[in-house]
Amino acid sequence: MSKCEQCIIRQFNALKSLHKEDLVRITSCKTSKVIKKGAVIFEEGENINGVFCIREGICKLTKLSPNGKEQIVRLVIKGDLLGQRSLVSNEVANLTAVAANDMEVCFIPKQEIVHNLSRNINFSMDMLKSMADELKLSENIIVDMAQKTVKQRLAETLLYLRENFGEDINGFLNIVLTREDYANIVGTATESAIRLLSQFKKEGLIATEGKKIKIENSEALKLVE
Amino acid sequence: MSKCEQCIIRQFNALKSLHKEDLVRITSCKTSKVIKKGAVIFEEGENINGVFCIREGICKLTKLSPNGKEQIVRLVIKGDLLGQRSLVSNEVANLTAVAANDMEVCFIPKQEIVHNLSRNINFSMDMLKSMADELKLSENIIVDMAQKTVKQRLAETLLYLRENFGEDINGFLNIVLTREDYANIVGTATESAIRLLSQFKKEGLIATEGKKIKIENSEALKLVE
DNA sequence: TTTAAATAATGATTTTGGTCATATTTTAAA
DNA sequence: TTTAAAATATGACCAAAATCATTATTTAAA
Repeated sequence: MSKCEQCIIRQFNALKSLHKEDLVRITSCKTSKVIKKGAVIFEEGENINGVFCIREGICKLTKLSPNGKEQIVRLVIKGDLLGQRSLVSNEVANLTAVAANDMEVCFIPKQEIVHNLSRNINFSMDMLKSMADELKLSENIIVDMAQKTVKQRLAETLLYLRENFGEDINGFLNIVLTREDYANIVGTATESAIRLLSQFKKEGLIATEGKKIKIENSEALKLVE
Repeated sequence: MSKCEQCIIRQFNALKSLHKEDLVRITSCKTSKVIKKGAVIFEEGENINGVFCIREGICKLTKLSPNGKEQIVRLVIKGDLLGQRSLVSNEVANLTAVAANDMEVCFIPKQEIVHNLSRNINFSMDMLKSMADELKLSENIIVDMAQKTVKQRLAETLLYLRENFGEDINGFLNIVLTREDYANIVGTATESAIRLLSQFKKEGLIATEGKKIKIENSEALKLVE
């Protein structure tokens, strides 16, 4: 079992502000988990009772609508804390967390986080800041959803993914999603996402190889109308 | 000039956790403002340098999209703090705040809030909680935007407004918005909002009198498809 | 009180995107 | 390897909502 005091991942989230002794205590009560692609980490309505620190992999935060369609609200990535909001509000999960690829996470029980929130100002300020960032992101997504076309949102999603996950040696996006995932991020039908990706390909904006996607002309993607 | 120590509005937001001496200090440096309906409190990109405590009235938080359409992201009401997110992130405003009706607000300079955030755990926890609530609300709006029809969103907006602002003696919503405002909340064209409200009226779901709207059949509104 | 401007209402038309159907390809399991 | 299932692709059609146009009504300003 790895030690939090020595874990570099905490540099990327609020845990960086914890003191040595707190980290030692967390090490002794945390649990590490390996999660397979597609596995559910927690579901909407579930009591989480802690937060997950993402050591490796990507997780989709989704919500199922009454009509059976799934919306991907946000992607949580390596270094992020998962479940902060529910913990702070002391509520059950509002979203479902599903592994987008194989993941490695540590689960830190609620009382440890609460303990530090109530004693360590730097820690709670960090938490506050990351929540503020998420809020800004969400507000901007609302505006995009309301005012941009599906095509524009898909183009922006591709650019966002490259920005946040980078590309491999051949220029393909490091993150590999199904067409259905793209549709669920953009908020459209799977067929529409497929059709638009085909169109982007035909127009030379992207190249594809199976599920892998490469951005060929980011300037044109930015200008999509 | 009213005194924060004696102001009951602070019970509705994080300021309730401040100590007497902090409130006294805020009283001496805050400024009170009366804001006319339609006036801009701050604009996207502006440095706010503090938070506004809403003593009276309602404020629209909007964002202008490149195509010139305005989206109302959230309504901020009596008792709320306005500008928290920008202050915490130490960023310029991400949204524009416009008075939806005549307002009375107090402006509290940034350094006062920061001072308390860094010393008063209860205050920062309250701030954290309200930010978490806003985040949850925003996430749910994203899902609604992606998966519900304009008609459903409009119906939900009407129910939400009654829930949050109540109705007058005759059953009309206490909050009075233009059809354009409705469109900008729902994320649709003004004509579409007008058309759907007319339809709701024809079907007996609502009654209208000028801009005022009365919900006649909330069960049917909940079931709109 | 008159006039201008803003807001609301409604029709006609077009566009976007959803749905349904079917075929092909890819992936994973037996 | 064979086979079944999942994912991708594309066509045809339909519905929701946007746009454009015009008129009526309300509100605010001169």
